Amino acid sequence: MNKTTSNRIVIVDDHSLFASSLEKLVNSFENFTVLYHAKNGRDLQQKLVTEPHLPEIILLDLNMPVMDGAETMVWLNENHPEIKVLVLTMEDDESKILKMLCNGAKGYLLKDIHPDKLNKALDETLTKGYYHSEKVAKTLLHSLNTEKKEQPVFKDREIDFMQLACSELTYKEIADRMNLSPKTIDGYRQDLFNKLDVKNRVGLVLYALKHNISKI
Amino acid sequence: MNKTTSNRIVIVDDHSLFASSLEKLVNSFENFTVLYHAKNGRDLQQKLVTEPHLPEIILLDLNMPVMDGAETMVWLNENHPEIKVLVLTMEDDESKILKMLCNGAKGYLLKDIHPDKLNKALDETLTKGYYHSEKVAKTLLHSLNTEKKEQPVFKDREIDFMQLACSELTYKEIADRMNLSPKTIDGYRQDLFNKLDVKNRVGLVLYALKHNISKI
DNA sequence: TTCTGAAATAGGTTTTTTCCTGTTTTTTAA
DNA sequence: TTAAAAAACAGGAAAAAACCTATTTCAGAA
Repeated sequence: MNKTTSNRIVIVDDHSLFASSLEKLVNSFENFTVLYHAKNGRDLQQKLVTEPHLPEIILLDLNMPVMDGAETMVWLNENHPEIKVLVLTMEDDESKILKMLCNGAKGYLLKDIHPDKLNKALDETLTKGYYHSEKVAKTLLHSLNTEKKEQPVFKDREIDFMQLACSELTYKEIADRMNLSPKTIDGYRQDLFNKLDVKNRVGLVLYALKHNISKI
Repeated sequence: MNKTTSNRIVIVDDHSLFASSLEKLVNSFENFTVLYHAKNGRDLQQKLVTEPHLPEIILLDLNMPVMDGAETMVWLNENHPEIKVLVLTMEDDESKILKMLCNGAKGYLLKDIHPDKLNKALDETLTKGYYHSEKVAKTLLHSLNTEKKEQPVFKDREIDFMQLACSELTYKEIADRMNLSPKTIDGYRQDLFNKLDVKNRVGLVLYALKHNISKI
């Protein structure tokens, strides 16, 4: 097996055990060699400069500290559009898939795929320029059908308020924290209830947690 | 490298990409060979019967469909106590770590460890019979220090109530659903507020979600 | 049977939330 | 500079949540 003509892969994932393991797997494929792996987007930025070769394909995880997959994707799309990026993650969240593909990702793989599929994905990405698994394709179709109503956009203060609402503070206390009148807070509350179609504060809390506006 | 005298490893993980990758990594270690991997506990039970060799060590994931890590651990402890089990998972939840170790796990590794640590863990498990990373050891010490107050035990009706409280239903509506008087519900509420040391319904909801009593 | 403790229920009160419908202040854009 | 839009703020009131202190009901133990 002549690895000198291999296509170069870079892995970006903060789980070093997974990254190292995946490296072994990818190296076992014909035509592919892992150049190195990066712990996060920032690390990748540096390595792209210091390392002598650029990769043909980057395997990118989403959940990372410091600079996550979404940010990294945006940066790559602006600075290295020639590098093909395959997103490789646990999450099959529709909106995240959509966002990554909009930002120029060539494919979206779930971490529970079979190793052969990964090989196939790498091959097709080189030849066709993209790869989409059936599962993700299905998710996307579903997304296009149901998500006519795209999710609302929040102002900064609304996000602050929602995060504080996900606590045991009363609205009066939240008003103090935000240096606003309780009546203003009541306005935020009412607007959000209408916008998100929730009936009470518990509904708001559940929404915020579900959409990662606040974390437990 | 003489693999015939290698120690046998089995991987139990539903993410086949990770399992396959990890297999390559483990096979690259001296003294260790992966026999096979199983998708979940049930799959493992079958393979332990049908496959000709038993492993020395099992690398066990926690989150799996069908039969998860905890169940599998209990079963292994009863049926194959001679097989050493290392838990290998993302989660560093104190109570889960504790539970697995109580059920006979020889070590608890987080998936973000460095590959060398895995090798070390496998070695030490064979020689010393156990392995504990600094991080997990620290978590356990913390657990012993802080968890004097072990978490309260809930009655079935209390759990029902908490789950319904994690919704937009009013207490009156919850009372209807549970076929109880609103006043009874008020009693449950008050008892739980005291027991869990929360000030209002949002606090209760956050508690229930944090402790997996209710899921979003 | 009677006692006992847990579960269910009640009454009454205060606080907070929720829901109206406005006005004032500040920002933005023409 | 001025008009329009957005953000902040208010009064008032009904509903729900939260708090406290009893009483009733009922199943199981003595």
